[in-house]
Amino acid sequence: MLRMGKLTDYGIVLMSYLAQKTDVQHSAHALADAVHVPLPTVKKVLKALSQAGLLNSERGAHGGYSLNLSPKKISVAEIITAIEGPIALTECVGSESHCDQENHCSIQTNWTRINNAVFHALDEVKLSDMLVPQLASESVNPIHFYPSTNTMASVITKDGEING
Amino acid sequence: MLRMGKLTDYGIVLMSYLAQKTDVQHSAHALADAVHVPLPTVKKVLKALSQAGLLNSERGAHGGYSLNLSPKKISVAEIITAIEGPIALTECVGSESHCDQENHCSIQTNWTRINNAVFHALDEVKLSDMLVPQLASESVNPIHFYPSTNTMASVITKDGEING
DNA sequence: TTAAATAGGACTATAATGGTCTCATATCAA
DNA sequence: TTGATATGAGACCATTATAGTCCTATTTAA
Repeated sequence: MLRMGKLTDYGIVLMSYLAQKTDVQHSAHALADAVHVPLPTVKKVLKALSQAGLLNSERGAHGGYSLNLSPKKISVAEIITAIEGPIALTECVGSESHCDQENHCSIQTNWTRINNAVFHALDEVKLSDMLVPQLASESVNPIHFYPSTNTMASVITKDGEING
Repeated sequence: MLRMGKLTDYGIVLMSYLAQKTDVQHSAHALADAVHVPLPTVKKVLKALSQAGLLNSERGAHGGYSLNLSPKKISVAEIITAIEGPIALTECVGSESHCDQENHCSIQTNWTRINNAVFHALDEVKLSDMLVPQLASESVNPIHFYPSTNTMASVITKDGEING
């Protein structure tokens, strides 16, 4: 669980690709070819990324997309937010009238804690970190890669259990 | 994005409720009443939680559910994993044959980093933390509560933007 | 034996997501 | 000016995942 959409996956791949050649302008077509994702889908992702201000877009012939900031200043949290909207783990009532469980609403406040933890974790991972090869010592938790799917998945289970 | 299912929301509410009275056995029916969630749905959640070993279940008359461990030893990550399966942000190919983008597969490795960060963040928040009222100073990020929905939601945006 | 409880699984309707398509707009070059 | 190339915006559909319900078997205490 805690699933992230495929589009976000594409988004991070695209951003990582763009981070390798920051000076050139890349067309959506070229990017779709490079990443092997259908053009319309790539367009959708690029639109979201540029609307969020992460990409610089130029129209017309010889137009295209390029990174707007240094890869060190772009966090994974920003990319996720750009494509999927604000990071929200759960839904909640704002008005008390809709919430019958006043007893448990003390918990409500503590969701903040969880969201903060997750947000900070994602905000500390920068786009530049995604380009650096990972040290073997860094992979603390067991990782499993699913076969026969299209995109990337790393699955973490508690205390070593691996589901595939 | 980074959405968590409603069932997981229920799960944490239920666990929090059970953490308040650890010595008694609670029937699914009583819990459904207490939490104001339909009985069949509660049953589903309780089953997942007990299958994961987080709850102790007793059949027959006067049976029911109770916490299996101390609230201090149960992390939010465990509850999420119990209900939604292993924490996986993306999907990935295991065999290279399915992945045409060898250029970008360096990124693949770095997904570990993100998953680790999120997992550790969720693993550090214990069930016991959910019972303690949160200090105002702890809420660093802006929080917004959605109206007119059934359950709890705290939404975090980057640098202060609030969407509702 | 009966009532109360969990265990397990099948099933359906709704919602979210991914993906496609079409048209409008902007820019450059011939 | 015209055509080619590019993004911008939004409607649209199909597939999937989720939430929620229902039914039956099994266990236990009175």
